[in-house]
Amino acid sequence: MVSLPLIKVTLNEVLITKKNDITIKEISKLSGTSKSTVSRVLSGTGYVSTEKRQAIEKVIQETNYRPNMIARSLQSKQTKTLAIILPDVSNPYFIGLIEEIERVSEGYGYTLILINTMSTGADKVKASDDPEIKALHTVQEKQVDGAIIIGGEIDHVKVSSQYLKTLNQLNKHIPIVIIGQKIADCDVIFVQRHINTGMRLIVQHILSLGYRKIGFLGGKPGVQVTEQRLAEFKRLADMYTNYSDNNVLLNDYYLKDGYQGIEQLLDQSDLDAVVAINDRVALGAIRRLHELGKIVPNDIAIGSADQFPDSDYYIPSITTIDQHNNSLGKIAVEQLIRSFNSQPLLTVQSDLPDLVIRESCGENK
Amino acid sequence: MVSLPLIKVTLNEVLITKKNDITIKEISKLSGTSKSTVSRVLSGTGYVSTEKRQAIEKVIQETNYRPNMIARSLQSKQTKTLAIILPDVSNPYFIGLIEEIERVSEGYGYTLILINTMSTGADKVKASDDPEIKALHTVQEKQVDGAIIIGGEIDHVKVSSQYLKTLNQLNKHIPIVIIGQKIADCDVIFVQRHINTGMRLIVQHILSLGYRKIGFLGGKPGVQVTEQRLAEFKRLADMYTNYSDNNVLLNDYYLKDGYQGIEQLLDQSDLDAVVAINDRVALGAIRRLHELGKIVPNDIAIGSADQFPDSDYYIPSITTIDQHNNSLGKIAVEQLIRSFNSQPLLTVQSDLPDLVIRESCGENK
DNA sequence: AAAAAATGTGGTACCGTTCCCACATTAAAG
DNA sequence: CTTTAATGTGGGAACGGTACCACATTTTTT
Repeated sequence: MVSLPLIKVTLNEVLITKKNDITIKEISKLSGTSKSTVSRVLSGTGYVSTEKRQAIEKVIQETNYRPNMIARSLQSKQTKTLAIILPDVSNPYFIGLIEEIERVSEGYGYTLILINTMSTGADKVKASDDPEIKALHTVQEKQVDGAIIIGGEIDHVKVSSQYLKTLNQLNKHIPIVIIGQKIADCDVIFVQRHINTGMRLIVQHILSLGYRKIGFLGGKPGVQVTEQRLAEFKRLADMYTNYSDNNVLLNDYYLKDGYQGIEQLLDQSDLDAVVAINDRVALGAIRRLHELGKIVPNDIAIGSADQFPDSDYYIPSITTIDQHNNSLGKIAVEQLIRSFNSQPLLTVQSDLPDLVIRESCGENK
Repeated sequence: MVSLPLIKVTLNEVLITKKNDITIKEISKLSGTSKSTVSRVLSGTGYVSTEKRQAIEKVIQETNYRPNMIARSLQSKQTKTLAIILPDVSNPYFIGLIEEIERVSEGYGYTLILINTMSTGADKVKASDDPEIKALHTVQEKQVDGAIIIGGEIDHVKVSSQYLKTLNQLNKHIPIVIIGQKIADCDVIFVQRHINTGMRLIVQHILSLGYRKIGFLGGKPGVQVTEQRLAEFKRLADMYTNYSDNNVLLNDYYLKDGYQGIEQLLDQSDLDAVVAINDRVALGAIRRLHELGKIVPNDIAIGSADQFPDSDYYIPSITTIDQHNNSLGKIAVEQLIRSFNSQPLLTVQSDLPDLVIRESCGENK
C-alpha cells in the first residue's frame, strides 16, 4: 500500500546558529562596564549609577539578552525546576493534577519537568533499567529543587525494596512529595486523600436507594488505592448486604477493564448495583451493558468512586464521588516550597469528598 | 462551615541536607586519582588503566554518585532537554501528543519541560506578561536544546507581531518545531496535518447516508484549524447541499460548546446532520439533544472531524475521523533531533486520516 | 576640615563538569 | 638498544554566571 504524503514538513534552509547566545561578558563590553556591574543590574542588588544602569539596560534590550539559567544554577545551586513523576499522563486523574501542579509551580517561578514512567519501553532486566528508578536518577542528575511523585511503584501495597532505597537516598538531598497513601520506612512528605470517606458516601447512597446486591468493579490488585477502597467496600457490604467475594472483580483502571469486567462480574454473581473504581471503568461497564441490552440504571445501577472530567455529559451521566483531586496538586507544590524555605510543613485542611448524584444510579429503586 | 481535616500531610522532622551532592572531585580524592581520570571513566573515552577504573567505579557505586547535569550542560552547551509549549494540557488532543513526545524524547535521552500557557492567570498588560511570550523566554533561559510548540497564538489566523518577532528571534538560537499549520514569515520547522482530507471524509460519509441539511458546530473562530475545516465544509456543502451561513455556529472546542451550541444552531437552521469540530463538542451536543428528547442518530446525525480517546465508548459511539495525531509527536521530536545533528529535514510520509464509522451518524437515513 | 559613611566599580575566585595539553611510562618497531 | 607509537595520568583553562572584596569617589556627619 502506497501511503501518500500527508504530513508536510517545511524544509527550511535557515542555518541555526547553535547556542551562540550573548553572554554577560559581551553585555559588559558593549556597554563599557564590567561583568560585575551588569550582574548587579540584572539582580537589582548593590549600587549602580543611573547612568550605567541605563546604558546596560539599553544593550540588554537591543541584544535580546536573557541570563543563562544553567550558569546561574551552577553557582546558586538551585535550578528553579520541579520534577513530576507519574506512570501515565493520559490518565484523567493525573491530568488534572499535572495542570494544577504546573499552574501553582509557575506562580512560584518554577518550571516543570515531566517524567512519564510508563512511557519507557525498556524491559525490567537490571534495576537501573526500571523506568521508575531511572526517573529518580534523572531527578538527581538534573538537580531539580524538588520532586512530586504520583502513583506507580510507591502506590503499591508492597513497594520494591530497591526502589524504596533509591527514593530514601534521593530524599536526603532533595525534598520529595508523594501524592498517595503513606508507606512505612519512607521519610518523604506525603499528601494523601481520605479514600474511605468517598467509598462510604457512594455505597451509602446506593444502599439508600434500596439496592442490596452490590458489586465492586475495577482497580489493579496490589495497588493501595484499590485495596483500601475495596476494604472499605467490604466492610460496608458485610454490614448491610449479603456480601460474597464473588461480588468483586479487580483488573485495572481503564475503559476496557470496565467493558470486559462487567460481563465477567455479572456472570459470577447476581447484582443490581455495581461500584466502579472510577468513572472510566464505569463508562466501560455502562457501554458493555448497553450492548448487552441492559439499561443503566433501570436494569442495574452503576456508581463510581472517583470523578473524572466529562462524566456529567455521558448518557447516562455518572453518579460519582468528587475527591477534589486537583487541590492535592496545589498542596504538594506548597509543601515543597515550604520545605525549600525550611518552613515547617503544615497539616492541611481541605473539603471532604462530595457525593455527586447524577443519573447512573437512578432514583429510588 | 467548618472543614474537617481530610488531607493529611506527615510532618517529617528529617533535616534535608540541601544539595550537598558529592562531586567528581571527591570521587577522585576517595579513589586516589584525579578529576580528569574520573571524567574519563564516566564518559568512557580516553585511556584508563583497569586498576584505576575499578577503584573509581567502586567509589561511584558506594557514594551513589551521579554527574551533575547542570555543570555538564554549562560546559557542553547542551542540556539534553526539550520544551513543549501548549495552551491546555487537559485537552485530549494535546494529551496524546504529550505522551508521544515524552516517549520518543526519552528514547533519545532527552528530558521534557512542560509549559502550559493557559495556566497563567496573568493579565495581558505588558507584552512580557503574555504567557506565550514568557514561555519562549523560559525556553531561552533554560537553554533547552529544542522546543515544540502546539496550538495557542501560532495557531491563530492572525498571529500577534510581537509574538512572531520573539519566536523568530529565538529560532535563531534553538531549533523550534511547531505542530500546526504553516504561517508566513516564520522560519521554524512545521509539522502539519492535512486538515481538509479529514473534513472531506466525514462530510462525504454523511452525504452518502443521504443527509442533505448539514450543519457545522464548534471551534474557535480565528483559529487556523477551525477556519480551514470550515472552509472545506463550506466548499463541499455548497457543492452538494443547500448551504447557508445559518448552518454554521462557531464558539470553542469544549464540551460546553457542543452542549450550548447545538441548541442555538438548531434554532437558526433546520438540520438533519451536524459535523462537530471534535468528539468533545460532539459529545456535548449529543448530551444536550438527549435532554431535549432527541435521539442521535435517529432524529439527527452527529459526526465529528477529530477523534479523541474514549469516544468509542459513548452512547451512541461517535462516527469521527482519526487524524493519527499522535504520530505528529514522534515526527516533531525526530525533526528536532535531525536538526541537532545538522541532518536535512525530511518531508515525512504518513497514513491519511481515516474515517471511523460508528453509531452517531447511523446507517442509511 | 577631617573623619566616617554611603555610593559606585572592577577584579577574581568559585560552582562541577569537560577538554586540551604536557608529561610519564610501557610496548612495539627499527 | 634506540626510536616511535601506544597507553596512562594529572594540571589547568573554560563554560556563564554570582559573590565577595578591595579600592575609588562622593556625600554626610562631627
